[in-house]
Amino acid sequence: MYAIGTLAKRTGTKVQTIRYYEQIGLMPEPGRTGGGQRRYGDADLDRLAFIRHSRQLGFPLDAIRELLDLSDSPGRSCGEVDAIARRQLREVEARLARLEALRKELRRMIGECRADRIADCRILRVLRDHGECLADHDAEA
Amino acid sequence: MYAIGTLAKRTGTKVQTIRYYEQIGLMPEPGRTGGGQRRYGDADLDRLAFIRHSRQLGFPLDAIRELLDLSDSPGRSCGEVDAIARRQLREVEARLARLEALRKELRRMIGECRADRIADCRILRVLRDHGECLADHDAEA
DNA sequence: GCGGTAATCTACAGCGACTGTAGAGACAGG
DNA sequence: CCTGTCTCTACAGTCGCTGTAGATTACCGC
Repeated sequence: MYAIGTLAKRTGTKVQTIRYYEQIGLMPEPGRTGGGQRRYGDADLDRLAFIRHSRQLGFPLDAIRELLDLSDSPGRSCGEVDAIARRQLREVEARLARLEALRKELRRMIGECRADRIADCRILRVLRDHGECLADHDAEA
Repeated sequence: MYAIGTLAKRTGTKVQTIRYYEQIGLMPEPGRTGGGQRRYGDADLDRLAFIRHSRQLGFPLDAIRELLDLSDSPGRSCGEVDAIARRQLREVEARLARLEALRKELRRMIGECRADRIADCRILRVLRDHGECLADHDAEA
């Protein structure tokens, strides 16, 4: 049985994040000491490690919730797990494509600017006139 | 002079987003009709187009604010503009590197799983045991 | 000028996934 | 028993919007 800070250190998680996971029902409510402090066991450690690792791979918390649920029914087919992982891969690939387009446009923009004064700056010109731009999607890929 | 909805359509922005930009001081407070509705001119259109296009390239609003300020001093050197653009390029490249690592790991994970039952699922195993994973950074690249 | 309906108004809550803060109380080592 | 570190709750803030509710205004045909 260890305190929340220990669990945090062992999983590379912030204490507040663990409490947040509890609050949204991703981590179970742990036992408490007489004084009201949380005490965790190894099952909690495993679960949190699973969550953190999945987060590192970019899975959203909802997907992680599904994965945790599935992982509790060992007899079922793992097709659903596969589907979630593939969905995440598609997400990552879509972001990659988007970011590659951004990189290309940024490089072009920066490469073209040989001006000294802002009045002639090609970068600002590209930002002003969408027509000079090659990229054309929404932001935050 | 046109209404907010017209400005929204012409720039591909939502009406609320325009009001939000005004609220955070990125767009100036426009003139109003007697009844209190906002009316915009071409300068507003240009400014909003600049903002939207910069957002499409992934610039954060703070950077856009700087770019807009710089763009108002045409005599100055465009070195700062260049620096902001390069910073953004580095951001994009960092995210790309991160996402490429994720893609690799996800592909490996998915490719390895030939199990039928969840109990044997390689994907879940990788998620449980960090040691089996190659990626090792923080999430949300 | 009037009526209907579409657009706009303000104010605020919610998203995702945390992070940070304040002020109070608990625990462990010496 | 004291001291210093940890933990507690509750809530605000991050980023960049997006959605909602309920009231008001503008515009268009008649």
